[in-house]
Amino acid sequence: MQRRTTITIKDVAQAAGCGVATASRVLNDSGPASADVRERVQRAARELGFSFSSIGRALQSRRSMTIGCLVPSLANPVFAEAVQGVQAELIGSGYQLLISCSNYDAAADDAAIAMLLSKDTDALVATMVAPERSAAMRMARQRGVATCLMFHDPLDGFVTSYVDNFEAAREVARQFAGLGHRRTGFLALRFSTSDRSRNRYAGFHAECRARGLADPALIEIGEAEASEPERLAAILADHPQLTAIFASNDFLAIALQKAARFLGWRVPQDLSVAGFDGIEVGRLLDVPLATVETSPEAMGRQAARTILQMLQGGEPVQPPALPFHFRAGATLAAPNPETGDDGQDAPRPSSALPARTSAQTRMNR
Amino acid sequence: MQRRTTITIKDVAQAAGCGVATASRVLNDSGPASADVRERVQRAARELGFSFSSIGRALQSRRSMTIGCLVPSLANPVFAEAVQGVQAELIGSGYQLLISCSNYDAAADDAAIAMLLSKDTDALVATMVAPERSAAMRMARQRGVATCLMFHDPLDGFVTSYVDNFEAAREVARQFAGLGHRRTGFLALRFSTSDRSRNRYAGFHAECRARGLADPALIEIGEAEASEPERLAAILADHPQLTAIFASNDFLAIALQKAARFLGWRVPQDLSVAGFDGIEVGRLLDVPLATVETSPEAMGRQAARTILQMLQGGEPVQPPALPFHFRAGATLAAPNPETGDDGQDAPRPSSALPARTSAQTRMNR
DNA sequence: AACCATTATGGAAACGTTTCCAGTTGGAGA
DNA sequence: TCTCCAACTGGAAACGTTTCCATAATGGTT
Repeated sequence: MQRRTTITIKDVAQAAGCGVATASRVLNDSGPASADVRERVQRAARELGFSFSSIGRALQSRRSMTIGCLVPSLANPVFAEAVQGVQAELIGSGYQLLISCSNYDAAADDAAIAMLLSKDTDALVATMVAPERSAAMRMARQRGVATCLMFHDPLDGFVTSYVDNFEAAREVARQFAGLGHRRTGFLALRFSTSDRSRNRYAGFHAECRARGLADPALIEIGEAEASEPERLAAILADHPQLTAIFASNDFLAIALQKAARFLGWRVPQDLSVAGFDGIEVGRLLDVPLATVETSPEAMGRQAARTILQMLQGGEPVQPPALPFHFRAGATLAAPNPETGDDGQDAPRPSSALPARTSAQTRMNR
Repeated sequence: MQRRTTITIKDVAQAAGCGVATASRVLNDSGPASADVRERVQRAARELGFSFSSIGRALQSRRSMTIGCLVPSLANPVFAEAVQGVQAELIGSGYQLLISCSNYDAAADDAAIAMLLSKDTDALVATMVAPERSAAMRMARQRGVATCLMFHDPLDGFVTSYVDNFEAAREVARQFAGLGHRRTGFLALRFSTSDRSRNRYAGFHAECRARGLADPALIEIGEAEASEPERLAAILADHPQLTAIFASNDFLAIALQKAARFLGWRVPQDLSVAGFDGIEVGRLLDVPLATVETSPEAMGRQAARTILQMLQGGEPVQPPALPFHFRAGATLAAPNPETGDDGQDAPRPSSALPARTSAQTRMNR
């Protein structure tokens, strides 16, 4: 906390006995200079411990060499990895990442983008609740700030780094169908009107229909149910006919597994479960989760590359959808003949306590 | 990607028919101005869509309103949550977070700090491999950049936001001892000479000794063993006498659980396991992990508050250690009388295949 | 020997702010 | 009516760069 004396290029020039213009040229190797003065400037800079002020530079070049990054939350490994990917790809480019989190709140979203813009970021990488409705985002575009979304499916006028949620969801339906499931469900967070979730449902629905399965039951739950297995179990108990459920993301899928176990339903014998994202945790479970594996890191990297291209003067170009991969896990099996399709409302086997009752009990407490 | 015309305060002043000094005073409400001109300036700013250039401001005020943040990796939820905490606490302060990851590499560490410093960050929040050996960190201190570490135990001359690793580890030893364990182990990553891990071992060791237990076996493994349960199993098989193992972090503890299962050892009947950190995942396991629960988010918040205080001119003050909490989970039990202490090298029960052999097989393939 | 083309060099402007300071008002008190 | 003070006002400097431009020196041609 001592002396706050900053060494500027002026000091260096003075010490080297030359003008600042010359010092600048030497230090940036951006113009002619005699070997003699070159040497003197280098030495002066070294001895004084000079380093450029990126603020001075930014002011003069009108580039902050800074990229704004907005994600809903870093506590979600999917987004954390994506940011890590962006960050990794930026190394060596001279650009730094300014990050912000919105906590899944559309208003905070917009405010965060505005904040990042006010920091003179040269570009923006963002995952938002509704980018197309963000005033700040419009402002960004108008100002000519390079922008690339992450996770969002292509959206009018925005370049995005993404996986094809619709297609990926179709693959899940195909897997379910292949095992002989007829009555399926789609589990999603209520209010999570994210385009991702919507498109997953759409793809799942479309493929179920194409294969002659019943239209999937849409099960929407709140945060509360998602975090408390017993409460989710109560809801699950209302859908005894389903033999396979596709959860909109892995966390929901894991909660679903717990809920099923709570009801005494075995996964996968009594209920098949699939998730989305392919987070590492799913693998660690005793019954590893079947899921659509994606690479958030790759998504971040692709977004960063796209941005970098724009920053180098390239036109914004929408990169192709990133690949996904269905990971089988162990939560998938053929439907239990005693359940579901056959129309009987027979209790699932091997339940210690009667499922319905247990759920009811919890609900009424 | 169109017009890149920036509206400056000069434009506003001109539109309002006043000098820039006056415009600045009005817009910042930092000095006298007649109601008349005040009105004109406000309107001009609004109509022109003016917003301050934080670069211009930074140059003049010599404050970038930016805080550098370095963590080993965002893919580790512990650090991701900490960053999220820092970020959350910074909201409304006007400071923004510039982040960087080192991937646990000391050289990258140092380079990252240097990079952040070169970006004129007003402060630094960091978790490094070896802060005390970083030249860039010395430079930061010399330059008077406010600095606060995270996760590190107090270190000569650095302020840090942390939990008392030594004390927390003692608690684990106490728990083990309380259940009757005599022969314990400490599992850590080789080369992870982090002060955290070292202090955990020290605390664990000290308390084991204080309680008359055998000195804990130090089991060091490489990245490879940590990520492949079979390979960890091979190592584990060399320690048949241990009845309880304390892993230096939750990921290792989870790997350990898998390895034990691989050997046919039941957790907790045949082996008690405890981890450190209290990551959410541990809860989701079928046998929920016993662990020392900490709050990385709180750590981040505390670091941010500490930094903010310094930034407001306060002297750096070391905050107290953050609380931790031993979460029992289900991976703890009294030692199995058939194993360990009794000196017999009896095979653990209920192993489908002979443990030794199975491990050997894998190792030799 | 006069000239030209390089190559070096440094002063000054510009980037967008804030702040110091000096100057201009207008009104109140003597 | 004169003086004085407070409230306003705007020019200019400063923050640290880069770059434009004009000038100076060097060396090689005619």
